[in-house]
Amino acid sequence: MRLSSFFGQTLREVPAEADTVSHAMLLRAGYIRQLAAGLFSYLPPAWRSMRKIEQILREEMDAIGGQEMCMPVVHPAELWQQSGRWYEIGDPMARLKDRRGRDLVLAMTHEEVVASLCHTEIRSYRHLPQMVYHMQTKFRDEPRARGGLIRVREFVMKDSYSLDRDYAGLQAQYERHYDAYYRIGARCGVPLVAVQSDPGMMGGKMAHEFMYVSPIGEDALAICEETGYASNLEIAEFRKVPDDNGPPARLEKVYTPNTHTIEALAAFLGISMRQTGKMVFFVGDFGPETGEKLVVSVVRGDMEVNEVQLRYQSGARTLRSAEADEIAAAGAVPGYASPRGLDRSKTVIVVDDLVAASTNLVVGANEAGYHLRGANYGRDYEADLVAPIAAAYDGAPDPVAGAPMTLARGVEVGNIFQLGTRYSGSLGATFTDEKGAEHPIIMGSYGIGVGRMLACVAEEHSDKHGLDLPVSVAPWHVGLVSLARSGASKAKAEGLYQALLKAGVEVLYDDRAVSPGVKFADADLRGMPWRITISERSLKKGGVEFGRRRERPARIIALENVTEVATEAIAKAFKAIDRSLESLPTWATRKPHG
RNA sequence: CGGGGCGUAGCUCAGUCCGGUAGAGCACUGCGUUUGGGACGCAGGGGCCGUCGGUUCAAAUCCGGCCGCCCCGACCA
Repeated sequence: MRLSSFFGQTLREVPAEADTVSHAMLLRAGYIRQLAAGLFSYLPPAWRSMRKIEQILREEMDAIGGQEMCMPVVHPAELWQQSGRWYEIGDPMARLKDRRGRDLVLAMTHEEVVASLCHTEIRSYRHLPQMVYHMQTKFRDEPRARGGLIRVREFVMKDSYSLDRDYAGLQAQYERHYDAYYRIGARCGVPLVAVQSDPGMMGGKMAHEFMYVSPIGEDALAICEETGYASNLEIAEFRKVPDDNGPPARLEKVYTPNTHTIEALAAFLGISMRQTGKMVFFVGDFGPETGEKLVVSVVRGDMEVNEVQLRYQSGARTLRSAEADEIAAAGAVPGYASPRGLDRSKTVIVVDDLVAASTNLVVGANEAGYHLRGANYGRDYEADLVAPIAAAYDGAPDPVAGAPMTLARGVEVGNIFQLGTRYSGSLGATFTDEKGAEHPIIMGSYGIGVGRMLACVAEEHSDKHGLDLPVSVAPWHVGLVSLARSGASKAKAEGLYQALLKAGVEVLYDDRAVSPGVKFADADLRGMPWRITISERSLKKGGVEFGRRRERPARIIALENVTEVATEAIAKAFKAIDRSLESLPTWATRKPHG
């Protein structure tokens, strides 16, 4: 491509809306432009990079037996009504009507369509196992798009779907995806970490998310380097050892004025926050029959509630923080609330297992200005449920060996779900076994966001001058900067460009009539891994300058050797990536709790 | 949906408090001089000041509604 006729500009200044590195750089380098919140145009460089990411995905999916196909973006509502998601998913699902008034949805994902295809294509166990995938635009009306390409509403996603007759087959396909996803991350230059995750809305049993660990990430992760335990904080477990607070003592009411918070209470009584029990109130929706109920959670005073666990354990469909009047309605005094003496008909009390196992905690007395000392679970208060509902914290002992875990943030680049029969069951996707009996197909689904991957590549590979992309993802391998002025030199530059093209080198040729500084700055910004500079000066020295993006001084290479040197450098870089794949984690070699 | 911030030229922003002829830098056009890290001079073009309404002799500026964008939270297949 020649820059003199190129579509798109670089930006000298950082647009006001960008506050992550990847967003700022992709904007400045002329990769993406925003149309509206969460809606982006991908300019030629970005689209070239995304096609390269797609090609990597394609190769890896094909390598584990995938077959690429294409499915519609607009679906009839009936499909989603059958799976139930038409009713379960609210605003994030974009709905529209066609000219006849028929309800349609914009696809958020394609489990339903795959399941419906199975109707006609999978009749027998002989047709299984299968794995199909596609790369397609999906739309999710997110409550809030953010971070440039990190979280958008319309995006291209690689989704694959495995179809098996049994869970052993599903497990095998799941494991193959696990390995493939590590390879995909490495080939794109983005280090990914698999963490256990909440199957959530997908409704399956096992799930992993592939995270790019970065402070810009939206998810919190708990990772133990020592044992390999890695989990989304939402479902992270940790080992709990109760403190020795002595044998159960007498329950006594103590005057504790102005101690609305655990900190104030502990300070007032001269005890540790660990010796207290903390009440956190939520309102849970328990479905049409039961309706809303106050969910009262009790965790140790130094810990926080894990809302995902609480929702799961309590059986609530959704949870939200309770308002003061809702708390009071159940007979609790905010600031001095007690698990004792609540209206049990209006509440669901969930006590963290650590609290239940701890003796002599200080809890509220349900009376302003008073707390109870020596509270013991079972003797002094009861619960509907004792369950692990405390959130893991930085340094918490991991559940495997008690080794300390670190909390980190991560961007979810991909995920793998064991769906089971969630969709095949409701949509009637069945097969017949050897004995003629009908069974629902066992499904798995596996996604990777292509644009989000690009954002992570940009986040990982840039400096203050711009993008510095890996050879596998860069839109062009080489930036050819021509500073030639004379007709003869210009002809040499032109000849070199043609020679590089002919040799299969992807080259962005800066043949514009602008000053050298502009050309260098643009080349740095656009992120090609190598730069070739041709000028009267370089020709006088015997050829052209060749080097890594900002390498100075660059090597002088004779004109006739340039294509060979460039081709070799590129091949070497690809080989280095291939070598790095050998030491990647796999399902087989991963530590047992990864 | 709750909290906060912001909408003025393609981009970054000043002007708004205190109402009175719409500005700068970059970008763009023309000419000339330059030419190895975002050159310089001269001359130009470009704005319904987000939008609707109100107050006023007069509104980018004051008041109200709405819309949009960004950040935090909620939510997140």
